[in-house]
Amino acid sequence: MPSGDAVGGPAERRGERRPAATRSVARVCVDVSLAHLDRPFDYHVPDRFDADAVPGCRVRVRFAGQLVNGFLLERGEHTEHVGKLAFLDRVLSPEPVLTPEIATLARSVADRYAGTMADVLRLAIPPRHARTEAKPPPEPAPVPPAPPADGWARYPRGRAYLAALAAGRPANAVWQASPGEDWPARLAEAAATVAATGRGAVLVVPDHRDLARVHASCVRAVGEAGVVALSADLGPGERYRRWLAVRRGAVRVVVGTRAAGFAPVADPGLFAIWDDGDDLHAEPRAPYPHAREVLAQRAHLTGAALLVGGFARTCEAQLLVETGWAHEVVATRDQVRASAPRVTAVGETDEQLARDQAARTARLPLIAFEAARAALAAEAPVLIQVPRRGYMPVLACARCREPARCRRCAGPLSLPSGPDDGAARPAACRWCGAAEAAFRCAACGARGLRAVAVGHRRTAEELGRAFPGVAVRTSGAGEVLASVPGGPALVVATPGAEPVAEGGYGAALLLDGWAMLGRADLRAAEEALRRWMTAGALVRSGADGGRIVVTADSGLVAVQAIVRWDPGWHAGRELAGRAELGFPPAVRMAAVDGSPEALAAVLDDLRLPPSGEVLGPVPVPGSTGGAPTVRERALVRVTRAEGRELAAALSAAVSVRTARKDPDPVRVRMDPFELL
DNA sequence: GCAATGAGCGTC
DNA sequence: ACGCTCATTGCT
Repeated sequence: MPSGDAVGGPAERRGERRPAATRSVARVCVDVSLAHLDRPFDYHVPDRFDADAVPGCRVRVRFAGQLVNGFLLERGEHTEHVGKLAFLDRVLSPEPVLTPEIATLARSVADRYAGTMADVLRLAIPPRHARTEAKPPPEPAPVPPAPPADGWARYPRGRAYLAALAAGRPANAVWQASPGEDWPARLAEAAATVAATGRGAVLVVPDHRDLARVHASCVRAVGEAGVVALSADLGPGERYRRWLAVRRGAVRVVVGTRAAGFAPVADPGLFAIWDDGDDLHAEPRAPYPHAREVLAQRAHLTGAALLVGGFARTCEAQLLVETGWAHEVVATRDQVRASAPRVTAVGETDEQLARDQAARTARLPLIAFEAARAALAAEAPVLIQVPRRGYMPVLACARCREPARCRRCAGPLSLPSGPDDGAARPAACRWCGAAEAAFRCAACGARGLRAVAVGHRRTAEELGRAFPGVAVRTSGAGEVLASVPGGPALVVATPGAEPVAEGGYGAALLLDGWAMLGRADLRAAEEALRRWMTAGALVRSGADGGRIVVTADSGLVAVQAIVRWDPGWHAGRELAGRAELGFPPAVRMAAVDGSPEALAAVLDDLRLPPSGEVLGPVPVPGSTGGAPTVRERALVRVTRAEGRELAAALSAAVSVRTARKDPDPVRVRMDPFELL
């Protein structure tokens, strides 16, 4: 055997790979989530991959000695890199999965959230499924006819908004759906209006139940072939099949959960989000983008329209209105009053607590009991919204296990949740809010209390005994009902799991008021109102006998807001309050957490924008419980105008650590969803 | 004075 | 986790 290069030594093997004749330089986004490596790297395109190495395709490259995945961003003739380029190791497939629009969006979202483009792309692009990719794409769906805008005509600006969509204008709207609204149909009409012009639409909803409803409405509006439903739990093949159908331009209307906000529809004309206050819209993986922000960013970058809809209104949506970025689409006050149920609040000072024996059995305030009885008498179902199991621990006698009752109204005693600071908190009644400092069991006289988990099923049993002969149905964790028929029944549901009732509920009893409003959370009032309105919107109008009873003090702003059915008013007050306190969305804020040493180092390296202000660090609540390492958190805030600057400064500070290979991680979240 | 060895670092 | 640089070591 000849020696040296002749047997295929390194020199010769390298010689086998020649750069492509033209545009031989590939810019690659490598799948590495280290902050200091968050930029494109150049590689030579071997001539044998010349045809396959298209912009947007998946590649494999040698990066610092190991093979990593990446996306080919673009090809060019030259490189800025001084030093020699490595070759692409492999083109995984010529499918251009990363479109230029999504590449730009991912970069922008990463910059907005002080994260890496690689992390955003992991959220945006589903894993490849080779067999699915090999199949030919479906026939492109025909352009559907424009739908009628009648459903939107009941909102003063509704018709104008659809006209703007039809004309391809980048119209932004914050839509307050009226009580009883068939909102999936309205979203489908908006999407179909855009699809009729040959452009695409993306509708993002919180969960699967909403997804199924909106999908069904879209099928009616644009046909089975014109719409796909995207969600993370589809299974790899099916998920990739539907996603590819969108990317390949076969489908113009996409409806899905939060990751669908990145769906690569061709020529997008509308991005819509429903119920943007639902925490499911907040992505739990780095860099923790919120679907509303992704869509707003995307609408801005592409010149498409944005639609933020819900029965309630978030501070963030209110900000879009107040800054003039979006118009309100809201029914007139008269129309809202006509469609809203009659709302009664049962508060601490209320005199009518549980004098009736049946109401005591049901552990309900008397007004709530009577509202339910009246609705059942009118052959209508009754919705009972109860707190999630474990949300607020219910208490029982430590000796005989009899449920602990409030001495005033016989409601269940529970422990208000709050910061885990170890401070003893007195038990309080879940319905009337009265504190119980000296409990004594009514059954056995013992003084001790123990926590027990009471779920919605247990509540359902107790209600069933108070309304003999009435069917009781439950909807909550584990088994969520989409809808219930129109007859008399008690429907016990946890927030977000309320079934739609045929013909509307006759009454809704919203029993988590104290649990919700007692929380130390900044968003507690907004979230309580959102849950109440979303459930309350399923109730018949007051003119048709529809009633809502909410167990919370009528003096609270959130309670006044549901009584008046005016979420815009509430959001305006909340936003003003946030501005006063200096909290998002009035300012831009980052939560930075890590070990005390790591956090101190990052804060030390941080070059704050002019308005920058650091709050803390403070120990992270709950981090000391058993965990050997103490974590601290600092909040950093700047004016909204300097938000991007803050994100860039945080990325730079984190880059110093990742470049040093510091194993002690620091986490950055911009405008974290849960604060304090 | 200079090759051989190894630790550290950037990552194309 | 490779391959580069640069410092240290050991021998002439």
